[in-house]
Amino acid sequence: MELAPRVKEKRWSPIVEAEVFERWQRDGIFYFKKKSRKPLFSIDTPPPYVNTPVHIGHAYTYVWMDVMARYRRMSGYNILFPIGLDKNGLPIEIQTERESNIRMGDVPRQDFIEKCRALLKKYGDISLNTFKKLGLSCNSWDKKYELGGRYDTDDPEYRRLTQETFIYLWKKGLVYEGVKTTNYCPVCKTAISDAEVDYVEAHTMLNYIKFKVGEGEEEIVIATTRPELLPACKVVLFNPEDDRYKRLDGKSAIVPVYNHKVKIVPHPYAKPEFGTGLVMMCSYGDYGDIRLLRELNIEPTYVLDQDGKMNENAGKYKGLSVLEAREQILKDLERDGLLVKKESIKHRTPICERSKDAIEFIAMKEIYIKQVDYKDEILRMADEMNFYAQESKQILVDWIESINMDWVISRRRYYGTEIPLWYCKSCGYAILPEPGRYYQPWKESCPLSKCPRCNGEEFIGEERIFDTWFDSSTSEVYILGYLWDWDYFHKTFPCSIRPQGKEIVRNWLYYTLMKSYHLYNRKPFENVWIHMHVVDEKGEKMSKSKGNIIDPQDVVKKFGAEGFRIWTCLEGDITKGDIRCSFERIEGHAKFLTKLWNLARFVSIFPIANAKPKDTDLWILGALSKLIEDVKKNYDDYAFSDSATLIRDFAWNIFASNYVEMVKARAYGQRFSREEQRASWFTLHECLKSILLLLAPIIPFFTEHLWSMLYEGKSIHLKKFPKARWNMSLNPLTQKIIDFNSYVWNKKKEEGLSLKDSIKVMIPEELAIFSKDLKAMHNIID
RNA sequence: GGGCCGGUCGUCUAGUCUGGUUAGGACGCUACUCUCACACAGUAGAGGUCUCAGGUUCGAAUCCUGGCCGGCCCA
Repeated sequence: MELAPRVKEKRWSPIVEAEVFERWQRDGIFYFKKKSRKPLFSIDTPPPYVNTPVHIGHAYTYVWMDVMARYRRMSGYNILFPIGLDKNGLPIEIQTERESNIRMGDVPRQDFIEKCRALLKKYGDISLNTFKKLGLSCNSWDKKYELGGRYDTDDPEYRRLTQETFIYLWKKGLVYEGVKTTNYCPVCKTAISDAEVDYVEAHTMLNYIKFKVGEGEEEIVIATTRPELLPACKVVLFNPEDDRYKRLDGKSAIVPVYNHKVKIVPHPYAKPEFGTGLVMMCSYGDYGDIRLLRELNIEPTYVLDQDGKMNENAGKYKGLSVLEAREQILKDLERDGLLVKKESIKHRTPICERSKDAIEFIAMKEIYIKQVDYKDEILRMADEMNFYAQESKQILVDWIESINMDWVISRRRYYGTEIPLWYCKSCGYAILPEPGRYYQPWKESCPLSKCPRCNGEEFIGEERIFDTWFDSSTSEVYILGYLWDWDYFHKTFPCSIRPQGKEIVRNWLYYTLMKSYHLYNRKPFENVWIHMHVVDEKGEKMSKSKGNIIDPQDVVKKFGAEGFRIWTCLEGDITKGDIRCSFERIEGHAKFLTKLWNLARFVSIFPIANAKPKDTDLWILGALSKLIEDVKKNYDDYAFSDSATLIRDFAWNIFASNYVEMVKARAYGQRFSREEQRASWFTLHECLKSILLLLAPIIPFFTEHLWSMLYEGKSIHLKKFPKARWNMSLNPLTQKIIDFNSYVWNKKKEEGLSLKDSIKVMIPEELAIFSKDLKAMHNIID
């Protein structure tokens, strides 16, 4: 019989990946089967925002999610693993403004939305393409309104769900309108988001102003850059360590011009070396004021209107701009002898990213969802979920415990889910539509023809949209079929697992939890898997400005998806810490693929046989069984790097280096019986098959390719995960075998013998059962 | 500025919770070896005193306190 390897090539070629991917798509093997009787394992994948190329961190963590999906699929679960794309919100608006050189407010809303949509399509396709290249086993890559279908958060159906959740929260009395401090650009005449704020070091005048102390005749001097905010002055601070002012504790100050009394209190925020060491806190001069007044629980007095002009609270300065008012009030203070001195200082000033003007803070009415009152219940719900890694739970707990205000869900932007509300023009009554479809109040007429309160017949549509987290925080019910299959949703909620990054625990995870509490009164997930970040080779965050971004597309081009995937799984546990990315290490780990490939190539020399294993065979089969047990346990715990490392060590250091060398002569039939030979053939294939099955979740292309070439046409990903079915009583001998072989190789090297040369060594008593194979392997003579 | 997480050979990592053999493994490096699956291989070797400073203890990488560095979130 001629023995020649059925695997011809000498190494794995990533070109095969595209071919295998095509086959999976053609055969639809990952399609979601709703009617399956297997238990469901549902994965609420984090829809990535698509305005930039897929981040290497996304690539990394999606591979882990794919390993979860593939492992559970092989373990007998029906897998719901949809992919979603996040498309709502500010980033795409800003990018549209930049790429089209327009301003959101300057073009008709519909036109602006169309422009955003076109851009999203372009970038969305690029992102999807990257995910496909990685070999993810998502149920479907096409947008479909069915279980497992791809979804976009800006889709009318998705938005319908977002609005529905709002409608029910409203009906439960959890929604209210309140005042919020907002960044405002007086030049652009618009509210701007935090993301549109820049900072510069600017020169400004620090003005020393006399205040009277409320008790007695004393005068104090307070330095401020914002004298026009005197009417909004709410409190005066001094540092508790500052001996100059300890006597003022408990007293009050009388604000010049306006003559209202404010308390003087000690607080470390006041820096003794700044100005006179006394500082006035106004609503609102800067972010420090906002924080302090909130911390001290002081009701603000707003002095700016929505058009950026001083309002009636500013008294005689009403109607002036901030700068005009400042000039005027300084003149008045100087005239009255209250301005002690002026000095020029530099300080960090928030400016409008676009106009470069200093921003102001104004009060705007925004829509809130109540949350402060429900912290304990939400914490209790968090206790019902399993966290991987367990320590990550603390991030959520810390966040919930620190919440001290309700959630502002309205945004004055265009590209997002519309808040479904109309208002009666005559009485202002808010009209909430019934759930059932997607509403766009800014361009649709009110579903009611008469105001239920005043019978008014004219209505104004709400123009604001939701915070994008309000959309995202309902993904788990969307994927479980809430919109189209209530029974299925009901049966399968909560979702099996939420995998996501640590940086969005406070919004995505927390808000999902909160909404789930209010809407369904149940935990949304059985398990939560929190991952850390992929950082550059120095341990620093990747960012455009640092220029240290690694595009996963480039990695895949260089090493193939499998090179990237095996690195991803071997490198480390991303739930425990940040992972450093380096091409050098990916290249190093990808060598395991070559080793494996050649191992398979060797085994493929021999026919698949059925025979009773001999002692050496029983030893490796026992070791294999132990491996299977350990790997399964680690996969179950989401400890994929432990699994990957165990498999690699077994395949490389135990199976290839020891067992394969021990049975080579036997497998080739040199001085062994036919029966002995066939036993080695059986065992070689048994081990290889198991190794491929164990690795299938990690390197799906590679294992699929070899599986179909050597074993069967049916996809390896539809096979059962292997079972530990061999006796493990010989396992204690593993290390002794390794030590003995190593001893013989060393001895030959020391004595200058070639590995083929014969040698005289004693085989240890405990390894006597393997004598025949060991003698053949090392050419041991008596 | 506040809260939280982390810091082990050049690089990655096990060990840290439950203190106690020469701190284990991998990549890379060096030397030798084409041994019929694999030179993207094999064998051997060098390399760390565990971020730093104190403390607890008979004994600490492991426990405590503080500093430094990196990260995340908040402000």
